[in-house]
Order: sequence, then C-alpha cells, then structure tokens
Amino acid sequence: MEAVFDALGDGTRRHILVVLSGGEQPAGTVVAALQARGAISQPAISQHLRVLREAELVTVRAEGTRRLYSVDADGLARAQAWLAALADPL
Amino acid sequence: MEAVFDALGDGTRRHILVVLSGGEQPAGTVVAALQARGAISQPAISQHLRVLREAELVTVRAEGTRRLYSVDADGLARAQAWLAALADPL
DNA sequence: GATTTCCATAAGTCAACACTTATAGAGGAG
DNA sequence: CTCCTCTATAAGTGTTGACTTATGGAAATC
Repeated sequence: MEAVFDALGDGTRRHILVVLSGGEQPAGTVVAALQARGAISQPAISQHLRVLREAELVTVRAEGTRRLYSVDADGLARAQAWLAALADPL
Repeated sequence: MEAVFDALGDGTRRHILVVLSGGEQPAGTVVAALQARGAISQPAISQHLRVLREAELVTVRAEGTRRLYSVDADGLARAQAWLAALADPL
C-alpha cells in the first residue's frame, strides 16, 4: 500500500496512468504522449513504468519487441478502498 | 487534484490521516501519536498538516489555543473519484 | 547475419522536499 | 501582568528521487 501512494505521488506517473486509461498501449506510445506535453526522455518514462508496475498500478505483457501496458484495476481498487476506509472508519 | 495526490505521496502524512480517521483530534495529539511511532518534531507535523489542509484532505477549527483537525471527506471523495475514472474510463 | 527498432538498465547529477533548531504569537492559568 | 501551553512560521540542511546521457539486449526487417 505504501508503494501505491508513493507511486501516485508523482505528476508524471499520474499522467502516464491517464494515458493508459484510454486502453492498453505500448511503451513507445506512452513516451510519445508524454513528450507531446513537455520534454522528457524515454528512459525516464521507462523508470516510471517500472515504479507503477512494482506498485501494481499497471500490468505489462510482451508482444514481440513491444511491451503493452494497461492500468491494473485491482491496484486502483485497493487504493480507493484505503481512501474509503479513512473517510468511513469502521 | 495535483495537490491531493502529492500530499498523499508521503508516508508520514498518510499516517496522520490514519490517526485522524479515528475522529477529530488536536494537533498535539497527532504529534504524540506520530512520535509514538518514531522520532519526529512538532514543527514537522505542523508542516505536514499544512500541506494536508492546502490539499483539502483535512479541515481545522480553532478551539481556544487548540487546533482541532479532522479528515475532509469531500477531498477524499474527490481522490477516490479520480482513481475510479482511471479504471473505468467513460 | 547485419541493421534497425523498441525497451530496459547503469551511472551520475541536481533540485525538491522532508526534516531540524530556533522563534514568534495567541490563549489559559496563576 | 507573568508564565506556561499550544501551535505555527522562519531559516537552514541533507537526502531522496526524478531526471539526464550512455549502453545493453531482444525481436523484427532486409
């Protein structure tokens, strides 16, 4: 859980999640989308994707040389549940 | 919204929210609760409370010299809604 | 099999930000 | 009025972590 909100605590990573909310995307497309918004390198995005993966906020699957990323609904649900518990203490 | 997840992206602040989820508490009680978990100064907590306030994740009200903090359900709901939109893109 | 594309990792740099100590200020208590 | 409690702000420091360039490796293309 710690890793989840640490991962969400960066604007670039949140932007990546927004891009991926449009559906499964190869890493290269994510890079292009982020670079359309401002100068950032491919390795920077790759590192962010790794953090999101380790936090279980995204999933990957390989297809040839491409890595297809998607938002991980389970991870997002866990984050939502944690927030809900704060507002509504059992 | 940026400020909300930036604020949530720190473990100490998340711990403060957990403490406050138990109900309205004066700042001093929050300090005591956090210090029970590890060495941290009163000003550090005060600064975190300010960040949480600016992100609208907590509310304050003064009672004499005490400042009573509570979790802000609206702010938490906004955060949840944002996460929900990611998983379930309209 | 050489080249090219796609992505990840390595290593190093720099700035943001989470801390600290010191202090100010506002409200009860004596 | 004075003292003490409670909390916030000021100022300075150190470390984390978000970036960079450089490189490695795996799969498609020719």
